[in-house]
Amino acid sequence: MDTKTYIIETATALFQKKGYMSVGLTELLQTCNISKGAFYHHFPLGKEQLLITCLETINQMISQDMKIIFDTYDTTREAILAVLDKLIHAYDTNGTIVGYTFTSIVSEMGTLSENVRLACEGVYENIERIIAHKLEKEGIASVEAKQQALLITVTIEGGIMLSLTKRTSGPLRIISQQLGRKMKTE
Amino acid sequence: MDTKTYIIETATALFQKKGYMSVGLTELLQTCNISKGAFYHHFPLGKEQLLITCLETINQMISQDMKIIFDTYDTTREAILAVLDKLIHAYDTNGTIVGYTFTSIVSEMGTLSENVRLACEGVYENIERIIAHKLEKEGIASVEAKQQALLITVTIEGGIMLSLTKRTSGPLRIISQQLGRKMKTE
DNA sequence: GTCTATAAGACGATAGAC
DNA sequence: GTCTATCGTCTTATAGAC
Repeated sequence: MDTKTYIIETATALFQKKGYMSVGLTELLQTCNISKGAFYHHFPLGKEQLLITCLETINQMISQDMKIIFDTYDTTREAILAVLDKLIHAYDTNGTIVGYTFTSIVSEMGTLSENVRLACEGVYENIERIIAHKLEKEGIASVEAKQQALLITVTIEGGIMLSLTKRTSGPLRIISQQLGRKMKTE
Repeated sequence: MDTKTYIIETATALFQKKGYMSVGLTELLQTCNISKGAFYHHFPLGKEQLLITCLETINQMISQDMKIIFDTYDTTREAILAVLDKLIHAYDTNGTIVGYTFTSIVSEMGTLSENVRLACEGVYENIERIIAHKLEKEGIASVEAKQQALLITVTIEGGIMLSLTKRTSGPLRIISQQLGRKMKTE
């Protein structure tokens, strides 16, 4: 595999696990087994350029994954429950959630640059768009679909956060149960 | 005001604004206008001890504030909407939300100690408890009340996160609207 | 394209004077 | 209880050889 891609993949995993600030450049490069010279050749603007690249990678991964799930299931309700099941399974097998959460990477957004914030915003908006699109197909008006999609997005993201804090998939399971019921009665 | 209290209050504000990792000890002490010697006299275990103390302070502040709101309004629905209104107003006037969010402080929980994680867990559980208690008073069964309280908690916390990321109170407003409607029809 | 060596500074924490 | 001075360590980033 080409070095740059390898750096991105390793960094994405490390950032998701420990957070951006907690991953030192030296630590990352030791994990990759490459030198600083090699790193700065590929990322002349340094660590923050790498972070933005990683966020774009995460965005693509989540979008692709969700699109497949949302194409597989007929209703938005089933698709959302499938996403939650995937998150629960991921937590129960790995003890953490990698691939769907990026919030933990960039918490200190007040400190980080505008470009990083925009990259984060992009991830959220892609998720909202996929959900809203599916809701519209079910006949919900555009504006209402967007609002419901936002509500579902924050619920899932908040659920991930709570599960990570409590170190149990319990919160995500409860959300799945509650959301499944609420979306049924509509 | 006594020095220790002053340090805690200054640090709580700084941590909420920039995140734990992003606030250097030197920066904090310059803001307080005190020396390292004075700091380590009050917090011999260092920065992490200060963080845990701050989280306990936040916990008390949120609990007290929510209790007052939940005592003022008759229904859980009204109380939740009042909390959201407060958050929206806080964002629109200050450009940030201080006092109700601590997630942004401790995102890199994989790295931080178990004691910090427990302090965070405590904040969440207090919030959930206050909401669940009110729901039970309205006649909802205990288990169901706890689950609904968790759902509301993650929705609010996720909403704060999304509003901070998008730099607009829009997401919180939409959540208020959606949640207000959903809680009405039940 | 990758390496080593090093810069320049921030970090948390400590020692000892007052 | 507060101060100053300092210790190691870690950080991102750079320079120049190969």
